[in-house]
Amino acid sequence: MANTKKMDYVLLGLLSHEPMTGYEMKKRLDTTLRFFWGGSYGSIYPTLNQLEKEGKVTKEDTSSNGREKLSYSITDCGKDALIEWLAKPVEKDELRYETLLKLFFGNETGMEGAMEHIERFEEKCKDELVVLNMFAENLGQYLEDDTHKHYYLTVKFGIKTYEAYLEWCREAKEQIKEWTKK
Amino acid sequence: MANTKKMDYVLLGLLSHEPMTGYEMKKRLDTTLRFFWGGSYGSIYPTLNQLEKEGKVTKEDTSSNGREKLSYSITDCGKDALIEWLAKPVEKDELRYETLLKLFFGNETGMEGAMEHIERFEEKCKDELVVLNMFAENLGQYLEDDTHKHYYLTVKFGIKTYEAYLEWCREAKEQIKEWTKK
DNA sequence: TTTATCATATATCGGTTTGATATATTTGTC
DNA sequence: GACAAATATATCAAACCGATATATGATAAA
Repeated sequence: MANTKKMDYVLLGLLSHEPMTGYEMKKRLDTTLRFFWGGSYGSIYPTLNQLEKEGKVTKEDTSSNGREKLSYSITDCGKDALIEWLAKPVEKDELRYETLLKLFFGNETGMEGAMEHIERFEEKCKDELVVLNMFAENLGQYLEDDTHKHYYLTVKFGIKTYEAYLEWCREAKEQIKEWTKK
Repeated sequence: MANTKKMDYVLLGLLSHEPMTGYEMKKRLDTTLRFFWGGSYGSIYPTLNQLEKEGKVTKEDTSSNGREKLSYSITDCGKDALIEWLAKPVEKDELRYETLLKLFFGNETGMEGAMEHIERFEEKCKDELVVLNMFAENLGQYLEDDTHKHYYLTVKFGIKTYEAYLEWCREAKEQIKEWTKK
């Protein structure tokens, strides 16, 4: 079967925006993409080497003053592979929410435990919403650019979902209070 | 550091409800838990063997008519480990949405590509919502039971989020139409 | 001025998990 | 009776994460 490795396309996608280093890619994954995708050094650097061997990216040594720095760029071949992947239907959208796992098995620790997890989750959601709203505001100025349009849509997705999470938190807390007072 | 392997606690959690086989656990992961957690045979069976060696579960051969069948039960030691984990704060809640990834890098394929992915996503969300609403309706009858209360809260979470996804789909499609007609 | 800390930058390793596959029996259907 | 589907256990390569090692440059505090 064809290449199904996701990290390949994540890195090609980032390089389709602009050339950058592995370190910068990690930063993007930890900031811009963090709401819907992750990635570790342990998969970034080996993948970069593999993509170079396949001719999908080129490596350029842009070190200065002894500070090692390898800048990667996407090739035509790499762009073709990216476009081919983008056109294919999505294989899997996946949630891995430990909070829900602990809530689901929470009958072992009682409703107080559930309540605590919900409250911690609520706080985290509020923080994320602040960040996402800032992103949306900043992006509003650059919406003539196509890349930013796509970015904007994903940020909007994040805002919608975190708002829904907060709504659920309020309702779940209310529900638990009702259950426990009886 | 202590054990951070998630599958241990997923299986212990399932066994805290009732004894079952590895095959049944996989089915639970594919139905009840599928909205917030996954799991494959490749991690279920080895983990089960490891948990038995650690004394956290016991294995009983309940084969009949030559059909192999190994039923697992949780021990007191296993229950302690589960309760300890449940009390700890959540380490990570994670989304891995390929749809958003393809949307984010979609400037390579234009807005038509984005539109297609959103529409496919929308259909999938509608289907999931039907299933979740059925779950919620069925669960309504058993809400005296604590295990079902916790289950109910996670289903409600799913419903809230999928409704938010659908709302986002409508708005994103509207937004794209506005952008492209200009 | 020296020292500590943080940011930049590449790279690897062990352990966890996925996805696919192999094997074998029973049950249900045409 | 033949065939497909469900039940059931198990393994393997490949993918991926989290932590760590290493080293330099910049910045701030002492």
